[in-house]
Amino acid sequence: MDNLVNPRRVRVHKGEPQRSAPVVYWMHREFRGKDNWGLVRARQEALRLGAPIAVVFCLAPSFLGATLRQYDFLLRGLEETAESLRAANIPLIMRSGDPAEEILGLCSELHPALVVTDFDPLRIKRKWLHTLIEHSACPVHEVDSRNIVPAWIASSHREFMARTFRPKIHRHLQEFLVPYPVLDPHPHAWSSPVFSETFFSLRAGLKVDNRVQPVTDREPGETAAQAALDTFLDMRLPDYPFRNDPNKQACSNLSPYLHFGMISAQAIVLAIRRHGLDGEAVDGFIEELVVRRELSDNFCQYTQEYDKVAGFPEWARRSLERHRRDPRPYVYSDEQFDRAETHDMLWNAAQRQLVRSGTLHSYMRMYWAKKILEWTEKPEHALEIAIRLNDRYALDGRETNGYTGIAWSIGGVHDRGWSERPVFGTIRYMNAAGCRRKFDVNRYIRTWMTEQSSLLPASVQP
DNA sequence: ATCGGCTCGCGCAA
DNA sequence: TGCGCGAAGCCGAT
Repeated sequence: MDNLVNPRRVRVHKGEPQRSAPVVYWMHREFRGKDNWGLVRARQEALRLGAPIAVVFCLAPSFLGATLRQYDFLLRGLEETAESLRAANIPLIMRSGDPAEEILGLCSELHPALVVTDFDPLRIKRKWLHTLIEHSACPVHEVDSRNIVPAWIASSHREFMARTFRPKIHRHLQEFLVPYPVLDPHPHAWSSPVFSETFFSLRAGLKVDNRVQPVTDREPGETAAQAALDTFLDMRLPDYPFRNDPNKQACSNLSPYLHFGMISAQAIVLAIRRHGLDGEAVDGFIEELVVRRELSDNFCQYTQEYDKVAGFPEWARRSLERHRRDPRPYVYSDEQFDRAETHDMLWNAAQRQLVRSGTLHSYMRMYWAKKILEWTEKPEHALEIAIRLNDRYALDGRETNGYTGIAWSIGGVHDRGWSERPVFGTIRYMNAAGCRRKFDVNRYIRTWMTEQSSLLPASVQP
Protein backbone atom coordinates (compact mmCIF):
# COMPACT_ATOMS: atom_id res chain seq x y z
CA MET A 1 0.00 0.00 0.00
CA ASP A 2 2.35 2.70 -1.13
CA ASN A 3 -0.04 5.23 -2.63
CA LEU A 4 -1.85 6.96 0.17
CA VAL A 5 -5.18 8.69 -0.18
CA ASN A 6 -4.79 12.34 -1.13
CA PRO A 7 -5.78 14.17 2.09
CA ARG A 8 -7.76 16.65 0.00
CA ARG A 9 -10.10 13.79 -0.87
CA VAL A 10 -11.02 13.48 2.82
CA ARG A 11 -13.12 15.72 5.04
CA VAL A 12 -11.94 15.22 8.60
CA HIS A 13 -14.65 15.60 11.23
CA LYS A 14 -13.59 15.65 14.88
CA GLY A 15 -9.90 15.28 14.25
CA GLU A 16 -7.54 12.34 13.85
CA PRO A 17 -7.83 8.98 15.65
CA GLN A 18 -6.13 9.16 19.05
CA ARG A 19 -5.82 5.55 20.21
CA SER A 20 -5.22 2.08 18.84
CA ALA A 21 -8.64 0.55 18.28
CA PRO A 22 -10.46 -0.98 15.31
CA VAL A 23 -11.29 1.15 12.29
CA VAL A 24 -14.78 0.96 10.83
CA TYR A 25 -15.61 1.81 7.21
CA TRP A 26 -19.33 2.54 6.84
CA MET A 27 -20.21 1.74 3.22
CA HIS A 28 -23.41 3.34 1.94
CA ARG A 29 -22.68 4.68 -1.55
CA GLU A 30 -19.59 2.87 -2.85
CA PHE A 31 -20.44 -0.82 -2.80
CA ARG A 32 -17.10 -2.21 -3.91
CA GLY A 33 -13.92 -3.56 -2.40
CA LYS A 34 -11.77 -2.63 -5.37
CA ASP A 35 -10.73 0.91 -6.33
CA ASN A 36 -12.42 2.48 -3.31
CA TRP A 37 -10.62 5.45 -1.69
CA GLY A 38 -12.81 5.22 1.41
CA LEU A 39 -11.70 1.67 2.04
CA VAL A 40 -8.10 2.54 1.19
CA ARG A 41 -8.21 5.38 3.71
CA ALA A 42 -9.70 3.12 6.40
CA ARG A 43 -7.05 0.50 5.77
CA GLN A 44 -4.26 3.08 5.75
CA GLU A 45 -5.38 4.42 9.15
CA ALA A 46 -5.81 0.91 10.55
CA LEU A 47 -2.26 0.03 9.48
CA ARG A 48 -0.93 3.16 11.16
CA LEU A 49 -2.76 2.24 14.37
CA GLY A 50 -1.86 -1.45 14.13
CA ALA A 51 -5.55 -2.25 14.33
CA PRO A 52 -8.10 -4.43 12.53
CA ILE A 53 -10.69 -3.06 10.17
CA ALA A 54 -14.31 -3.93 9.47
CA VAL A 55 -16.70 -2.77 6.79
CA VAL A 56 -20.22 -2.01 7.98
CA PHE A 57 -23.34 -1.98 5.86
CA CYS A 58 -26.76 -1.10 7.21
CA LEU A 59 -29.86 -1.93 5.22
CA ALA A 60 -32.55 0.72 5.56
CA PRO A 61 -35.84 -1.18 5.44
CA SER A 62 -37.21 1.44 3.05
CA PHE A 63 -35.28 4.06 1.14
CA LEU A 64 -36.61 6.88 -1.09
CA GLY A 65 -39.12 4.66 -2.86
CA ALA A 66 -36.69 1.89 -3.78
CA THR A 67 -38.37 -1.40 -4.70
CA LEU A 68 -37.35 -5.04 -4.68
CA ARG A 69 -35.64 -4.45 -8.03
CA GLN A 70 -33.02 -2.09 -6.58
CA TYR A 71 -32.60 -3.90 -3.24
CA ASP A 72 -32.04 -7.17 -5.07
CA PHE A 73 -29.41 -5.59 -7.32
CA LEU A 74 -27.62 -4.11 -4.32
CA LEU A 75 -27.71 -7.22 -2.12
CA ARG A 76 -26.64 -9.67 -4.80
CA GLY A 77 -23.76 -7.40 -5.72
CA LEU A 78 -22.79 -6.97 -2.10
CA GLU A 79 -22.53 -10.75 -1.62
CA GLU A 80 -19.66 -10.75 -4.05
CA THR A 81 -18.02 -7.76 -2.35
CA ALA A 82 -18.31 -9.53 1.01
CA GLU A 83 -16.27 -12.40 -0.48
CA SER A 84 -13.45 -10.18 -1.70
CA LEU A 85 -13.39 -8.33 1.63
CA ARG A 86 -13.12 -11.67 3.46
CA ALA A 87 -10.19 -12.58 1.22
CA ALA A 88 -8.59 -9.30 2.34
CA ASN A 89 -9.08 -10.29 5.99
CA ILE A 90 -11.84 -7.69 6.45
CA PRO A 91 -15.24 -8.77 7.75
CA LEU A 92 -18.49 -7.25 6.47
CA ILE A 93 -20.79 -6.49 9.39
CA MET A 94 -24.39 -6.10 8.32
CA ARG A 95 -27.21 -4.48 10.24
CA SER A 96 -30.77 -3.52 9.51
CA GLY A 97 -32.68 -0.42 10.63
CA ASP A 98 -32.15 3.33 10.59
CA PRO A 99 -28.55 3.51 9.36
CA ALA A 100 -27.37 6.46 11.46
CA GLU A 101 -28.82 4.93 14.63
CA GLU A 102 -27.39 1.50 13.85
CA ILE A 103 -23.90 2.83 13.17
CA LEU A 104 -24.03 4.82 16.42
CA GLY A 105 -25.10 1.66 18.24
CA LEU A 106 -22.24 -0.24 16.68
CA CYS A 107 -19.83 2.51 17.76
CA SER A 108 -20.88 2.13 21.38
CA GLU A 109 -20.35 -1.65 21.08
CA LEU A 110 -16.97 -1.54 19.35
CA HIS A 111 -15.45 1.78 20.48
CA PRO A 112 -13.65 2.23 17.14
CA ALA A 113 -10.74 4.63 16.82
CA LEU A 114 -12.24 6.02 13.64
CA VAL A 115 -15.23 5.75 11.34
CA VAL A 116 -14.55 6.30 7.64
CA THR A 117 -17.55 6.80 5.37
CA ASP A 118 -18.69 7.74 1.85
CA PHE A 119 -19.49 11.26 0.66
CA ASP A 120 -23.03 11.59 -0.70
CA PRO A 121 -24.82 14.92 -1.27
CA LEU A 122 -28.38 13.58 -1.00
CA ARG A 123 -30.28 15.18 1.89
CA ILE A 124 -30.99 11.92 3.71
CA LYS A 125 -27.35 10.87 3.53
CA ARG A 126 -26.20 14.25 4.84
CA LYS A 127 -28.58 13.82 7.73
CA TRP A 128 -27.15 10.39 8.51
CA LEU A 129 -23.63 11.79 8.50
CA HIS A 130 -24.64 14.76 10.62
CA THR A 131 -26.24 12.47 13.22
CA LEU A 132 -23.11 10.31 13.30
CA ILE A 133 -20.75 13.25 13.70
CA GLU A 134 -22.98 14.83 16.35
CA HIS A 135 -23.20 11.76 18.57
CA SER A 136 -20.18 9.54 17.94
CA ALA A 137 -17.30 9.49 20.41
CA CYS A 138 -14.67 9.02 17.70
CA PRO A 139 -13.52 10.99 14.63
CA VAL A 140 -15.41 10.57 11.36
CA HIS A 141 -13.63 10.85 8.04
CA GLU A 142 -15.76 11.50 4.96
CA VAL A 143 -14.18 10.40 1.68
CA ASP A 144 -15.34 11.36 -1.81
CA SER A 145 -14.78 8.09 -3.65
CA ARG A 146 -17.44 8.89 -6.24
CA ASN A 147 -15.92 11.83 -8.07
CA ILE A 148 -12.45 11.88 -9.55
CA VAL A 149 -12.10 15.47 -8.38
CA PRO A 150 -13.61 15.64 -4.88
CA ALA A 151 -16.80 17.68 -4.97
CA TRP A 152 -15.54 20.22 -2.43
CA ILE A 153 -12.31 20.76 -4.41
CA ALA A 154 -13.92 21.00 -7.85
CA SER A 155 -16.08 23.95 -6.85
CA SER A 156 -17.18 25.83 -3.76
CA HIS A 157 -20.57 26.77 -5.21
CA ARG A 158 -23.36 25.65 -7.49
CA GLU A 159 -22.09 25.81 -11.04
CA PHE A 160 -24.10 27.64 -13.64
CA MET A 161 -23.57 25.11 -16.42
CA ALA A 162 -21.14 22.51 -17.79
CA ARG A 163 -19.10 25.26 -19.44
CA THR A 164 -18.29 26.87 -16.09
CA PHE A 165 -17.58 23.54 -14.40
CA ARG A 166 -15.51 21.80 -17.11
CA PRO A 167 -12.28 23.81 -16.69
CA LYS A 168 -12.41 23.30 -12.93
CA ILE A 169 -12.48 19.53 -13.39
CA HIS A 170 -9.73 19.48 -15.99
CA ARG A 171 -7.57 21.75 -13.84
CA HIS A 172 -7.53 19.15 -11.04
CA LEU A 173 -7.46 15.91 -13.03
CA GLN A 174 -3.69 15.60 -12.94
CA GLU A 175 -3.69 15.72 -9.14
CA PHE A 176 -6.51 13.24 -8.55
CA LEU A 177 -6.48 10.85 -11.51
CA VAL A 178 -3.93 8.51 -9.94
CA PRO A 179 -3.87 4.68 -9.80
CA TYR A 180 -5.47 2.79 -6.93
CA PRO A 181 -3.43 0.53 -4.67
CA VAL A 182 -4.22 -3.19 -4.70
CA LEU A 183 -6.24 -4.35 -1.70
CA ASP A 184 -3.73 -6.64 0.02
CA PRO A 185 -4.90 -8.79 2.95
CA HIS A 186 -5.03 -6.73 6.11
CA PRO A 187 -2.42 -7.98 8.64
CA HIS A 188 -4.54 -7.45 11.75
CA ALA A 189 -7.40 -9.92 11.93
CA TRP A 190 -10.75 -8.89 13.38
CA SER A 191 -11.19 -10.83 16.62
CA SER A 192 -14.02 -9.36 18.69
CA PRO A 193 -17.32 -11.18 18.16
CA VAL A 194 -19.98 -8.91 16.77
CA PHE A 195 -23.52 -9.50 15.60
CA SER A 196 -24.15 -9.41 11.89
CA GLU A 197 -27.24 -10.04 9.85
CA THR A 198 -26.91 -12.57 7.03
CA PHE A 199 -27.93 -11.96 3.44
CA PHE A 200 -30.76 -14.39 4.08
CA SER A 201 -32.05 -12.49 7.10
CA LEU A 202 -31.72 -9.14 5.33
CA ARG A 203 -33.79 -10.42 2.42
CA ALA A 204 -36.37 -11.92 4.75
CA GLY A 205 -36.72 -8.60 6.58
CA LEU A 206 -37.23 -6.44 3.49
CA LYS A 207 -40.38 -4.33 3.63
CA VAL A 208 -40.40 -3.02 0.08
CA ASP A 209 -42.69 -3.00 -2.93
CA ASN A 210 -42.08 -6.32 -4.66
CA ARG A 211 -44.36 -5.60 -7.59
CA VAL A 212 -41.31 -4.13 -9.33
CA GLN A 213 -39.35 -7.30 -9.89
CA PRO A 214 -35.58 -7.62 -10.33
CA VAL A 215 -34.31 -7.36 -13.88
CA THR A 216 -33.22 -10.65 -15.39
CA ASP A 217 -30.94 -9.51 -18.20
CA ARG A 218 -28.28 -7.82 -16.12
CA GLU A 219 -26.15 -9.22 -13.31
CA PRO A 220 -25.12 -6.97 -10.42
CA GLY A 221 -21.73 -6.80 -8.73
CA GLU A 222 -18.14 -5.83 -9.31
CA THR A 223 -17.32 -8.64 -11.75
CA ALA A 224 -20.39 -7.97 -13.88
CA ALA A 225 -19.55 -4.25 -13.86
CA GLN A 226 -16.03 -4.97 -15.05
CA ALA A 227 -17.40 -7.28 -17.76
CA ALA A 228 -19.84 -4.56 -18.88
CA LEU A 229 -16.94 -2.11 -19.10
CA ASP A 230 -14.81 -4.56 -21.11
CA THR A 231 -17.65 -5.21 -23.56
CA PHE A 232 -18.23 -1.49 -23.97
CA LEU A 233 -14.56 -0.70 -24.58
CA ASP A 234 -14.10 -3.63 -26.97
CA MET A 235 -17.34 -3.47 -28.91
CA ARG A 236 -19.30 -0.25 -28.58
CA LEU A 237 -17.02 2.67 -27.75
CA PRO A 238 -16.33 3.54 -31.42
CA ASP A 239 -20.11 4.00 -31.87
CA TYR A 240 -20.39 6.33 -28.89
CA PRO A 241 -20.84 9.41 -31.13
CA PHE A 242 -24.14 7.79 -32.23
CA ARG A 243 -25.36 7.35 -28.66
CA ASN A 244 -28.39 9.59 -29.23
CA ASP A 245 -29.95 6.89 -31.40
CA PRO A 246 -31.78 4.66 -28.91
CA ASN A 247 -31.94 1.84 -31.47
CA LYS A 248 -28.16 1.61 -31.57
CA GLN A 249 -26.24 -0.20 -28.87
CA ALA A 250 -23.82 2.65 -28.35
CA CYS A 251 -24.25 3.54 -24.68
CA SER A 252 -21.98 2.22 -21.96
CA ASN A 253 -24.79 0.58 -19.93
CA LEU A 254 -22.65 1.27 -16.87
CA SER A 255 -25.06 3.59 -15.11
CA PRO A 256 -26.53 1.02 -12.67
CA TYR A 257 -23.05 -0.10 -11.64
CA LEU A 258 -21.85 3.48 -11.24
CA HIS A 259 -24.92 4.31 -9.18
CA PHE A 260 -24.31 1.50 -6.68
CA GLY A 261 -20.57 2.15 -6.75
CA MET A 262 -19.90 -1.34 -8.09
CA ILE A 263 -17.37 0.25 -10.41
CA SER A 264 -15.32 3.43 -9.99
CA ALA A 265 -15.44 6.14 -12.68
CA GLN A 266 -11.80 6.84 -11.95
CA ALA A 267 -10.93 3.19 -12.64
CA ILE A 268 -12.82 3.45 -15.94
CA VAL A 269 -10.78 6.46 -17.06
CA LEU A 270 -7.57 4.72 -16.01
CA ALA A 271 -8.60 1.64 -18.00
CA ILE A 272 -9.26 3.78 -21.09
CA ARG A 273 -5.79 5.31 -20.76
CA ARG A 274 -4.22 1.89 -20.19
CA HIS A 275 -5.81 0.65 -23.41
CA GLY A 276 -4.33 3.69 -25.18
CA LEU A 277 -7.77 4.73 -26.46
CA ASP A 278 -8.41 8.25 -27.72
CA GLY A 279 -10.38 10.21 -30.29
CA GLU A 280 -13.82 11.74 -30.59
CA ALA A 281 -15.66 8.78 -29.07
CA VAL A 282 -13.39 8.68 -26.03
CA ASP A 283 -13.60 12.44 -25.51
CA GLY A 284 -17.39 12.28 -25.65
CA PHE A 285 -17.56 9.41 -23.21
CA ILE A 286 -15.18 11.03 -20.71
CA GLU A 287 -17.13 14.27 -20.96
CA GLU A 288 -20.27 12.42 -19.84
CA LEU A 289 -18.60 10.06 -17.38
CA VAL A 290 -16.56 12.75 -15.65
CA VAL A 291 -17.65 16.34 -16.35
CA ARG A 292 -21.41 15.87 -16.49
CA ARG A 293 -21.57 13.13 -13.89
CA GLU A 294 -19.56 15.17 -11.40
CA LEU A 295 -21.60 18.25 -12.29
CA SER A 296 -24.67 16.42 -11.02
CA ASP A 297 -23.02 15.89 -7.62
CA ASN A 298 -22.18 19.60 -7.67
CA PHE A 299 -25.83 20.47 -8.33
CA CYS A 300 -27.15 18.32 -5.49
CA GLN A 301 -24.39 19.32 -3.10
CA TYR A 302 -25.08 23.04 -3.46
CA THR A 303 -28.84 22.94 -4.07
CA GLN A 304 -30.75 21.90 -0.98
CA GLU A 305 -33.94 21.51 -3.03
CA TYR A 306 -32.42 19.58 -5.92
CA ASP A 307 -35.70 17.70 -6.39
CA LYS A 308 -38.05 20.70 -6.13
CA VAL A 309 -39.09 23.54 -8.44
CA ALA A 310 -37.36 25.84 -5.94
CA GLY A 311 -34.07 24.32 -7.16
CA PHE A 312 -34.64 25.54 -10.72
CA PRO A 313 -32.79 28.68 -11.86
CA GLU A 314 -34.59 31.97 -11.45
CA TRP A 315 -35.23 32.57 -15.17
CA ALA A 316 -36.81 29.11 -15.55
CA ARG A 317 -39.08 29.51 -12.53
CA ARG A 318 -40.20 32.94 -13.75
CA SER A 319 -40.94 31.57 -17.22
CA LEU A 320 -42.81 28.49 -15.97
CA GLU A 321 -44.78 30.81 -13.70
CA ARG A 322 -45.87 32.96 -16.64
CA HIS A 323 -47.18 29.84 -18.37
CA ARG A 324 -48.76 28.25 -15.33
CA ARG A 325 -52.29 28.73 -16.66
CA ASP A 326 -51.58 27.70 -20.25
CA PRO A 327 -53.97 24.99 -21.42
CA ARG A 328 -52.19 21.62 -21.66
CA PRO A 329 -52.72 19.59 -24.82
CA TYR A 330 -53.18 16.47 -22.66
CA VAL A 331 -53.30 15.90 -18.92
CA TYR A 332 -52.51 12.47 -17.50
CA SER A 333 -52.56 11.13 -13.98
CA ASP A 334 -49.63 9.59 -12.19
CA GLU A 335 -51.17 6.14 -12.85
CA GLN A 336 -51.67 6.75 -16.55
CA PHE A 337 -48.01 7.68 -16.92
CA ASP A 338 -47.00 4.69 -14.81
CA ARG A 339 -48.99 2.28 -16.98
CA ALA A 340 -47.70 3.86 -20.21
CA GLU A 341 -51.21 4.89 -21.22
CA THR A 342 -50.69 8.16 -23.08
CA HIS A 343 -51.77 8.92 -26.66
CA ASP A 344 -48.09 8.93 -27.70
CA MET A 345 -46.62 5.53 -28.56
CA LEU A 346 -43.10 6.96 -28.47
CA TRP A 347 -43.56 8.13 -24.92
CA ASN A 348 -45.24 4.87 -23.95
CA ALA A 349 -42.34 2.94 -25.45
CA ALA A 350 -39.87 4.93 -23.34
CA GLN A 351 -41.90 4.26 -20.20
CA ARG A 352 -42.05 0.57 -21.10
CA GLN A 353 -38.29 0.49 -21.56
CA LEU A 354 -37.86 2.01 -18.11
CA VAL A 355 -40.33 -0.37 -16.48
CA ARG A 356 -39.08 -3.49 -18.20
CA SER A 357 -35.34 -3.03 -18.35
CA GLY A 358 -34.69 -0.78 -15.35
CA THR A 359 -32.94 1.78 -17.55
CA LEU A 360 -34.11 4.48 -19.91
CA HIS A 361 -32.02 5.49 -22.89
CA SER A 362 -30.32 8.81 -22.17
CA TYR A 363 -31.81 10.61 -25.15
CA MET A 364 -35.31 9.23 -24.56
CA ARG A 365 -35.03 10.23 -20.91
CA MET A 366 -35.03 13.88 -21.97
CA TYR A 367 -38.03 13.46 -24.24
CA TRP A 368 -39.80 11.40 -21.57
CA ALA A 369 -39.33 14.04 -18.84
CA LYS A 370 -40.17 17.02 -21.05
CA LYS A 371 -43.44 15.41 -22.14
CA ILE A 372 -44.38 14.86 -18.50
CA LEU A 373 -43.97 18.62 -18.07
CA GLU A 374 -46.18 19.23 -21.10
CA TRP A 375 -48.91 16.79 -20.04
CA THR A 376 -49.45 17.64 -16.38
CA GLU A 377 -51.32 20.51 -14.80
CA LYS A 378 -48.30 22.09 -13.20
CA PRO A 379 -44.51 21.80 -13.14
CA GLU A 380 -44.54 20.70 -9.47
CA HIS A 381 -46.58 17.62 -10.45
CA ALA A 382 -44.42 16.93 -13.48
CA LEU A 383 -41.25 16.99 -11.40
CA GLU A 384 -42.77 14.80 -8.73
CA ILE A 385 -44.06 12.23 -11.22
CA ALA A 386 -40.81 12.05 -13.21
CA ILE A 387 -38.76 11.55 -10.05
CA ARG A 388 -41.18 9.02 -8.65
CA LEU A 389 -41.20 6.92 -11.81
CA ASN A 390 -37.43 7.12 -12.19
CA ASP A 391 -36.78 6.20 -8.57
CA ARG A 392 -39.30 3.38 -8.72
CA TYR A 393 -38.22 1.62 -11.90
CA ALA A 394 -34.66 2.67 -12.73
CA LEU A 395 -31.73 0.72 -11.34
CA ASP A 396 -29.91 4.04 -11.17
CA GLY A 397 -32.76 5.88 -9.45
CA ARG A 398 -32.21 8.02 -6.34
CA GLU A 399 -28.91 9.20 -7.80
CA THR A 400 -27.69 12.77 -8.26
CA ASN A 401 -27.57 12.10 -12.02
CA GLY A 402 -31.27 11.33 -12.05
CA TYR A 403 -32.32 14.40 -10.08
CA THR A 404 -30.09 16.65 -12.18
CA GLY A 405 -31.16 15.14 -15.50
CA ILE A 406 -34.83 15.59 -14.64
CA ALA A 407 -34.17 19.15 -13.40
CA TRP A 408 -32.41 19.84 -16.71
CA SER A 409 -35.38 18.55 -18.70
CA ILE A 410 -38.18 20.17 -16.71
CA GLY A 411 -36.46 23.09 -15.02
CA GLY A 412 -33.70 24.35 -17.31
CA VAL A 413 -30.94 23.49 -14.83
CA HIS A 414 -27.52 23.89 -16.54
CA ASP A 415 -29.34 24.93 -19.70
CA ARG A 416 -30.18 28.28 -21.28
CA GLY A 417 -33.45 29.76 -22.45
CA TRP A 418 -34.90 29.01 -25.88
CA SER A 419 -37.82 30.24 -27.95
CA GLU A 420 -40.84 30.91 -25.82
CA ARG A 421 -43.78 28.57 -26.35
CA PRO A 422 -46.86 27.38 -24.46
CA VAL A 423 -46.41 25.45 -21.20
CA PHE A 424 -42.61 25.29 -21.51
CA GLY A 425 -42.04 29.03 -21.58
CA THR A 426 -38.37 29.39 -22.46
CA ILE A 427 -37.42 25.90 -21.27
CA ARG A 428 -35.93 23.93 -24.14
CA TYR A 429 -38.64 22.10 -26.06
CA MET A 430 -38.46 18.64 -27.58
CA ASN A 431 -40.96 16.77 -29.71
CA ALA A 432 -41.45 13.56 -31.67
CA ALA A 433 -40.64 15.31 -34.96
CA GLY A 434 -37.13 15.90 -33.68
CA CYS A 435 -36.84 12.23 -32.74
CA ARG A 436 -38.03 11.23 -36.22
CA ARG A 437 -35.32 13.39 -37.74
CA LYS A 438 -32.71 11.62 -35.65
CA PHE A 439 -33.65 7.95 -35.53
CA ASP A 440 -36.15 5.28 -36.57
CA VAL A 441 -38.94 6.06 -34.12
CA ASN A 442 -41.12 3.16 -35.26
CA ARG A 443 -38.37 0.67 -34.66
CA TYR A 444 -37.93 1.91 -31.09
CA ILE A 445 -41.70 1.69 -30.55
CA ARG A 446 -41.79 -1.85 -31.96
CA THR A 447 -38.93 -2.89 -29.72
CA TRP A 448 -40.62 -1.82 -26.51
CA MET A 449 -44.35 -2.01 -27.27
CA THR A 450 -44.43 -5.58 -28.55
CA GLU A 451 -43.02 -7.10 -25.39
CA GLN A 452 -45.36 -9.58 -23.79
CA SER A 453 -47.25 -8.04 -20.95
CA SER A 454 -46.48 -11.05 -18.76
CA LEU A 455 -42.92 -9.75 -18.60
CA LEU A 456 -44.15 -6.55 -17.02
CA PRO A 457 -44.32 -6.12 -13.28
CA ALA A 458 -47.74 -6.68 -11.73
CA SER A 459 -48.20 -2.97 -11.09
CA VAL A 460 -48.41 -2.16 -14.79
CA GLN A 461 -50.57 -5.06 -15.84
CA PRO A 462 -54.13 -4.14 -16.77
C1' DA B 1 -28.11 19.41 -45.83
C1' DT B 2 -27.13 23.62 -43.48
C1' DC B 3 -27.88 28.05 -41.21
C1' DG B 4 -29.65 31.54 -38.23
C1' DG B 5 -32.76 33.05 -34.75
C1' DC B 6 -34.81 32.06 -30.57
C1' DT B 7 -33.10 33.34 -25.19
C1' DC B 8 -30.24 33.78 -20.84
C1' DG B 9 -26.40 35.03 -17.89
C1' DC B 10 -21.61 33.80 -16.68
C1' DG B 11 -16.90 34.91 -17.19
C1' DC B 12 -13.56 37.25 -19.37
C1' DA B 13 -11.48 41.13 -21.87
C1' DA B 14 -11.25 45.85 -21.96
C1' DT C 1 -19.46 47.56 -20.14
C1' DG C 2 -19.58 44.61 -24.05
C1' DC C 3 -19.24 40.27 -26.03
C1' DG C 4 -18.75 35.24 -26.89
C1' DC C 5 -20.77 31.28 -26.05
C1' DG C 6 -23.16 27.30 -24.28
C1' DA C 7 -25.42 19.25 -21.92
C1' DA C 8 -28.30 16.75 -25.87
C1' DG C 9 -33.54 21.58 -29.98
C1' DC C 10 -37.05 23.48 -33.06
C1' DC C 11 -38.42 25.68 -37.12
C1' DG C 12 -38.43 27.94 -41.27
C1' DA C 13 -35.55 29.71 -44.99
C1' DT C 14 -32.17 28.71 -48.31
